[in-house]
Formats: sequence, C-alpha cells, structure tokens
Amino acid sequence: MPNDTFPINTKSDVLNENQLKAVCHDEGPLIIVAGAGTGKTRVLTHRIAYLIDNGSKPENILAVTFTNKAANEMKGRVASLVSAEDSKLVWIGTFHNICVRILRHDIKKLKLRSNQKWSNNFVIYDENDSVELIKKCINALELDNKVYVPKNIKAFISSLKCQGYEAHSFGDIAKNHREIKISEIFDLYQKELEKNNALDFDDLLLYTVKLLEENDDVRNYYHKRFKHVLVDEFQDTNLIQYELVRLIAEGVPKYKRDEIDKIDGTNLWHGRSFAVVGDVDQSIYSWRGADFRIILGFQKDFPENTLIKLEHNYRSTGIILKVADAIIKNNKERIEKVLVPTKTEGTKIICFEAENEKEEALYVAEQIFSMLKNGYKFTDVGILYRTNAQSRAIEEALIKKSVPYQIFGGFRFYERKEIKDVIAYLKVIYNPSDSVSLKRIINVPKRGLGATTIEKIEKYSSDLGFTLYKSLLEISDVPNISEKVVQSVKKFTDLLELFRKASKSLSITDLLTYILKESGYYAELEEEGTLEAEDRMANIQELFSVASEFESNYTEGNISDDLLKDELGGFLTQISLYTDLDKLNQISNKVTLMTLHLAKGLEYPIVFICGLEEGIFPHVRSIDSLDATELEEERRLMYVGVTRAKEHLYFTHASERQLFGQTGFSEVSRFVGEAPKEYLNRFFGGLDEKVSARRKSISKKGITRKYSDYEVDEMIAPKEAIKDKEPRKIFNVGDKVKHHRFGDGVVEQVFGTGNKLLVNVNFKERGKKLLDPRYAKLIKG
DNA sequence: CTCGATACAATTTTT
DNA sequence: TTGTATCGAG
Repeated sequence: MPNDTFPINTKSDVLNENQLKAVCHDEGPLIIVAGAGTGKTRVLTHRIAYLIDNGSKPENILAVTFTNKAANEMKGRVASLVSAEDSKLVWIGTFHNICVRILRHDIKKLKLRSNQKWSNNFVIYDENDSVELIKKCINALELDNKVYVPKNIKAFISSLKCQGYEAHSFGDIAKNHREIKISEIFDLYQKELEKNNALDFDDLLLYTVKLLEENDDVRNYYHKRFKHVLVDEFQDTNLIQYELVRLIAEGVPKYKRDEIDKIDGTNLWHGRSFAVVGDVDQSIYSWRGADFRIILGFQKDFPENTLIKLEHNYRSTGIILKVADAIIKNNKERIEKVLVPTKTEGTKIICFEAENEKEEALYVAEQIFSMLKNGYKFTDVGILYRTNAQSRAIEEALIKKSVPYQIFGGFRFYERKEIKDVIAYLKVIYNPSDSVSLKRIINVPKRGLGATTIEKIEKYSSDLGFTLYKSLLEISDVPNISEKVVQSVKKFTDLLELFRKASKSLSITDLLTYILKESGYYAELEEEGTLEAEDRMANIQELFSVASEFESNYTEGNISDDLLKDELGGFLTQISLYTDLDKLNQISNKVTLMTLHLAKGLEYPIVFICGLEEGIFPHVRSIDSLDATELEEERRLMYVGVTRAKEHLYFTHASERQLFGQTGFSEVSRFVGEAPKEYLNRFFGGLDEKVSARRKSISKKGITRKYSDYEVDEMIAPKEAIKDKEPRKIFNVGDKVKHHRFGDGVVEQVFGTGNKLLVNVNFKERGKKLLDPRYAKLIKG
C-alpha cells in the first residue's frame, strides 16, 4: 500500500474469529501462521492496542520488524488506535534499531577479549565499509584476494555471525585449510572493528545477544521491562535474531534453559506473552541466513505454544488465490495451509508472450493505459521482476509512452559515492577511531595523499598499535614521509579538529555546509562542471533535506531518549539503518517498478510479473543448483509476487531476450505452467508471419487468442465490479457503557461467553476498542 | 600520484 | 550490455 500507508481502515475494526483469538491471546507463547493478505499487520497492531487497553503499560511492549517501513507503518497504525502518549512509549523497531538502542546504553558493559571496552559512540559499518576492512585484513595476512574474494569472505563471515559464531569459536571448528584461513581473517577483521570502534550490521545483533547472555542485570532489565514481545515476518528470522527475542521474552540464557524449565517454568508466562507472526511460504531470504524452520524451533522451545492460523484473505480475487495456491503446492517444504478468498472470483490472469523484452515492456505500458480507461490510476500498478537488469527495457517503454514511474532497488542513495564521502566526514568527526571512513576521505578532495603514503602510515599504525587518526596527528614521527606530505596531513588533521569543535555547537545542516565548504568538496565538484557533478550536488542537496528533517524531529522531541543525548550520533544511526525502501511512502501518481523481493509486504490492484522465463525466473543459479531448496525459494518468490495482486494479474514473458549484450531464446517459466490453464488467458505478440513453430503448435491446441494492437481484453472488469463477496457481519448489541478512560460508548460486538467474553465498544470520543470485561472496567448504562 | 585503457564478470539484498 | 577493478604510462 504505497499510496495510503497509514490508513485508518474503519473496516479493520472488525476482526474475524482467528484474528480475534490472536489479538486477545493473554499469556504465553503464540504462533500466528498468517498467509498473504490475511491481515497480519492488522492483528499485530490491534494486539498492541488490546494489551494497552486492557491494562498493560505501553512501555512493557516490544514489537520487532525487519524493515523500517514496516516499523513506521506499525507505529502509525498503533498511534491511531491508542493515545499519542501511549503509542510513543511502545518500543517498535527493526531488529537492528532495537539493538542499537540497547547498545548505545550498555555496550560499555560488554568486555572485549583484550579487556578493552567499547564506547557508546561506535559507528555502524555498512556492507561496503565492511568489505573494505576485510580487503585490508586479507592483504595484511598476505592472502590472495582472488582466492579469498573479499565480498565472498564477508558473506561467509556474516553467515557465521548470524549463527552466533565469533571468530574464535569458528576457529575451533574450522575443518580445512580454507576455513582456518577464513577464521584468521575473521579474527583480524573483528580486531580491526574493535580498533575502529565500529560494528557491522551483524555485530549489532551478535553483541546485543552477547550482552544479554553475559550480563544478568541488563538481561533482567529488558526481560522485566518487555512483558509482551511481538515479532513480525518470523519466517525471515535467523538464529541470532531469534536468540535475541527469545532472551528478552524468556529472560534465560540458552545454556541455562534446561534447569530453569524444571524449576519454575510454569510461572514464566504469568502476565507475559511472546507472539510471532509468519508465513513460511513467503520466506525468500534464506540466502541471507534466514531459516523458516526457526518456527519449528520455536515450537520445540515452547511446547506450550498456541498456534493460530489466519487463512481468510482480504486482498486478492478468488482466481489469483487459486493460482497462488496451485503454484506453491509444488513445494515440499511447507506447512499446509490454504487461502480462503473473501472476494469474488475476479478475472482470469493474462499471460502474454512477447517476441522480445522490448515488446514485453511495450505491452506492459499499453496495458497500463487500458487500465486507466477502466478507472484505475497509475498508483494502482506494480511492475515486478526477478532481476534489476530487467528494469531497463521496461523503463524505456514507460518513458516512450509517457507513463510516470518510480523505481526501487539498484544503487541505493546511501551507497552513492558523494553521500558516502560526506557521511564519512561526519563519522570521523563523531568517532575518530573509524579508520575506514578516515581512509575514504583522506584524499577526497585530492590532497596529494595517495595509496603509498596511506600504506606507510597504516604500517606505522599497526606496528605501534595506534589508530590511523593518532598516526596522522603524529605524522612527523612516521618514517619515510616527505615534508610535502607532512604539511598536507597536518592541514587535513587541523581541518578535522576544526570540524570536531564546530560539531559541538552547530546543527547537522550547518555542520554539513561547513564541511563541504572548508574541505573544498563543493569547490571540486563545481570545478568539474560535468552533468555527473551536477547530479552529485543534487544528491548532496537531498542529504541536506534528510538532515533538516531529522533536525526538526529532533527539536520536537520525537526521537527516542537514547538518541536525544547526541544529535550527530542519532543522525548517523538513522542513516546507517536507512534503506531506499523507506521512500516508498511518498505519495505520487506513478506506477512502481521493483524486484519481487522488494515487493514483499506490498499490494497493488494491478500487478505485472515480467520475465517469466526459465533462467530468469526461476533464475539459472537456482535451476543449476544441486540444492533443490533453492528452486523452492524461487517458487516462494513467485508466490509472493502473485499474492501482491488485488484485482488483476499479468504474467509476461519473451521468447527472445537480450542478456549481457547477447540475444538468447528462452522457454516460458515453469511457474506459468503450474498455474491451472482454466485461470489463464494466453496472448501472443509479434507479427503473424513471424509466428514460431512452437507458437503454432500451441495455437493448434486452441489456446491462442488473437492479440492485436495491444487492445485490452474485454473480459477485464471495471474496478467497481470487484467487491467483497459479503461484508463481514457486525453484531449490534447496542448496550450503552461507560469506561473510566474512554468515556461513553456503545457495544457493537460481543464475542464468546463466560471467561472468554470480549466486547467491541464504539466510544464517542475514542473510537472502537476491543475490551475484555475481566480487565477493563465497563459500567453499564 | 593520477588518469585512462583494458580485462572481466554478471541474482535476489529487509539492516 | 553494463559496471568495476586493476595495471601501467605519464
């Protein structure tokens, strides 16, 4: 829902039976198996509101998501259900965000092997920073970076960290020469991070878990504080993330679990809950260390769990769901479940075979215009594909046909060179130990400090155990350095010291202006005068608007307490954990292009899934893979794509496609074949005389429908025709009630009997609230 | 030290 | 075809 991110959907106040059960589950571990479009977010937000309305303190609730977008959406929806003050007290955030909050407070309590301690002004390294550092480690160990490819090593170490390994514990189990070497790189990498006072994304989780495991006080504090823990997208949780929420919810380190269970396991859940929501069929990040079998682990760890399935789909038409179901049924690794439609059958899925990727793209553009005639808007359209490379042809066609579009994925804002440069200045000012950022800016703009000089200084630093910054400050002690370089370095460090002083008094935007001017960064760009340089300046301008937005939030006090302490630190944290996906909230009348991965959690009335060809989707790598589970993951991705569609779904594929500058032929994807034929309407592009033999053979079977001039199929229903099959019933009890906080209201729904009684009350001033009369004081009359 | 030429590889990427 | 990474000449 890109165009209405925080809707207060009046209908959503009515919950179905299982949604209600999940919302009102009082104590203990809870698994909510929620298929696509079954109101998962609605359940989570209403559950938070329910807990608050029924006596829980908002500060006792922790809700964890994977993306900032999901977190923001949840915050917005919770804010619409409870009071503004209450909603601010609930901790809602991404795994990484929650970890930073905990670590900024308590990382000093975490001891390093060297008996040093972390300081709370640590910086966060992104993928690039980490790879840079790994590169350095590989060099330092005199290993061949063709054998030990930094990017791959980073991924390997990352997966180790996600399983809870540290360098030494991996070293103990390393099986072969390569693994031993990797454990050495790992070890050095970690030491370097320590020296830089930097944490990578995985460390945020790993160290928080370590802190909670080792430090009883910290663990007890968070365990006592968070009486209700909720986890979104649980199927995408990796081991370390699970361990984090488990530690908070259960309050017991892993190795102590067995003893505790026997002693007072029965009391554990008194007034507490641990709710996880997930759908294994939507697990598409296993290559990132996520393992949907974690749900089985949860069941094993908490045999007393309650399992609730949400199977009523409120998003898609019947046919779309049948197709999704037929496709995902081909997977072996799954928990059996069905999606029960609540909408009409809808129209058949249109499957278009184009001659090549250009025609495919043109077809998409034309169809969008046809849909406009049916009352749809550009915002109603989502165009999905497997790989970013596919977007080019589509973009070209959209430009040609003047279809406004927005695209997500590809290069990210915060990975742009100029943005990284400017941020590197901020990072160094904030934390001078950060040598990766320091190296990034030491010669940007050009100061005559090249690779050889840096190497010399680095050598000197590691020999004496200095940080790079310290060596720069004492540059005249470094051997074999020319006077020219000494002067240049002095000028640079003076500049940084100046910035650091300025940072104490200046706002972020003023500091940025100061840096750009004094460093000569702006001047260098201006001098260049190229189109590219202009682009860069524009991007830097965008960074300014991000900064000023942060400032206004900061002064208004909308930032959580930890971050309030330090404006620069808060800003750096925010942008380190930011992704482009967050921009998706922007309202604009445009169609949206993105990869299938990015589409998870979104929905569009009209969805195009493009490039449905063997080799593209499913991708060659998963077809060739010996591991059958990779193909199953591709299929789950297909399932995610199909279930994004609310009303109309298109499959498109091309028989010929340019790939890496070469033309190749491709078969239609097996996933199209897995959709029942009776739900597909097949169309073919190209000119009649060019019809291939294969196509003819298909037409003989009578499947072909003549397709010409890209006219829209007459069978497509106008938007109004697709409605809910039957509106969900509202039980109008009509009792007038009074609540000490919410005032007067009318009972609109009553659920259950006796102990399980629940009422849905519409309060004059506060709107609808779901209440348990056992806790909420309701006075009749 | 800097710049340009050439070789080379090529999913997905919540943070 | 594209983007980047590396190497050698100036």
